Amino acid sequence: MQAALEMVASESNFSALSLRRIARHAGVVPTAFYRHFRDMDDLGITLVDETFAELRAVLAGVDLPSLSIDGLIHHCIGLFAFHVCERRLLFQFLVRERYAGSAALRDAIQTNLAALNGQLTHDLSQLEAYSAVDNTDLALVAELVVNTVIATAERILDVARADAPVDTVVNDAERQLRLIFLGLSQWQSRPQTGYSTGDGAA
Amino acid sequence: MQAALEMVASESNFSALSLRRIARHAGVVPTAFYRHFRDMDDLGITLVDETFAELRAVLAGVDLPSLSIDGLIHHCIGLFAFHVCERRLLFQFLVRERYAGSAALRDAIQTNLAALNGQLTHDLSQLEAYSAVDNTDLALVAELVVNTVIATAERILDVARADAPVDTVVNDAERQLRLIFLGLSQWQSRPQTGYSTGDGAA
DNA sequence: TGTACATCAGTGAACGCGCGTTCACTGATGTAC
DNA sequence: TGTACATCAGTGAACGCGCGTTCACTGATGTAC
Repeated sequence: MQAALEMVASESNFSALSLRRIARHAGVVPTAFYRHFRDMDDLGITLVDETFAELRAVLAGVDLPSLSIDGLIHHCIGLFAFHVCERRLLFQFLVRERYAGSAALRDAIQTNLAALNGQLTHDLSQLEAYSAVDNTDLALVAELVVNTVIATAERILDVARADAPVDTVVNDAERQLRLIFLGLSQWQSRPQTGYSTGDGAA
Repeated sequence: MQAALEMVASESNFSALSLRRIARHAGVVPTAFYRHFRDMDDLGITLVDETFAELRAVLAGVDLPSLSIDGLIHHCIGLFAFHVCERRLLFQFLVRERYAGSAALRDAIQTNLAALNGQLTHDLSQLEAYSAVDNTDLALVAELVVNTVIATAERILDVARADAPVDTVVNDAERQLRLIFLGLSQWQSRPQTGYSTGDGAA
């Protein structure tokens, strides 16, 4: 597994790897591969599931009600960025295979992302600040947030590869998320014509 | 080129294709490939450049000042969705190769996306509604918008593959963009919550 | 108008290579009695 | 405590196959004079 991750990160893409090269990188003979995985797809899916299991564990540690929205954004994006840096290879793999992997791999990733999305939608619905927004709209916001976070992961990986500091990227992401939640706080009025700044929050 | 697009769309990924299979699909002998492209990278980059050239042409047709923001959102996302459906294979290729392609291919795509981002930032700065927002923040919003549009393209391709109607996806995207611009319209006040971060302040 | 030459897309044989997978095997470690 | 057997990760030879690339070629179309 480590060999596969290293090779995907330093080259282009899982399906461009060969079973033989992975085995060679891992220091074993090609046939030893079969002692651990049925085939390459099996290896890939194992990696995906491991990545999401870890990520869920990290995010589950956040105590939602204890902070303001801006505090939550700051805390979570920092936590996420730290985790991405720590498990760089796993996330690099995820980003690369999300759309380019085999059908089975893509499926595994999409399913995990949808679960994350559902969790976030649920969490948002528990915050009284947004009780006026219905669930389908909250789901759209959750999607927006997850997309932004994924894009942030991609940028973090880019700058980490260049050994540049991650702060700017995290900062930008925080501002983007704050803007989204600023929009959400106005959304309850469901403006039809525009975005007249209207009154404040509930 | 058509053969490569069809194969990427129906299978997984450009680097998993072989020169020989593309030639076979195109109905010529493998060596005929070299009459048109130096190698596979050359073919891939040609496809990327063509995709963005077309997209730019479509978006250049929009008359920015003639509509309200919501009108612009509605018009542009509709236009974009139509174009993605029309040139499905090209966009499928783009999405797949954005992170998984060879270094040269990824570079070509990122460069084109950055240009699109810059164009959008510039367009936003011309709108007097946002004259109070400085350019670095507008660039963040442009990034947010481009990310959302890319995610929308991905969803459109997903439903198009299942022969489902595209309306819901377009609608969702429109709502997400409206929410972003709603946030932007409030942003000029620069709420300083204590987590602000600015480049110098941190 | 006819001739001579250049350009161009495609041909088909051949090459050496790395691939996934099979097979029977080895030898270390764990376990039942 | 010793013996017999099961499990397990790894071995190495072998297979047939599709790969990218080379080469000298063909024959149609365009062009200069």
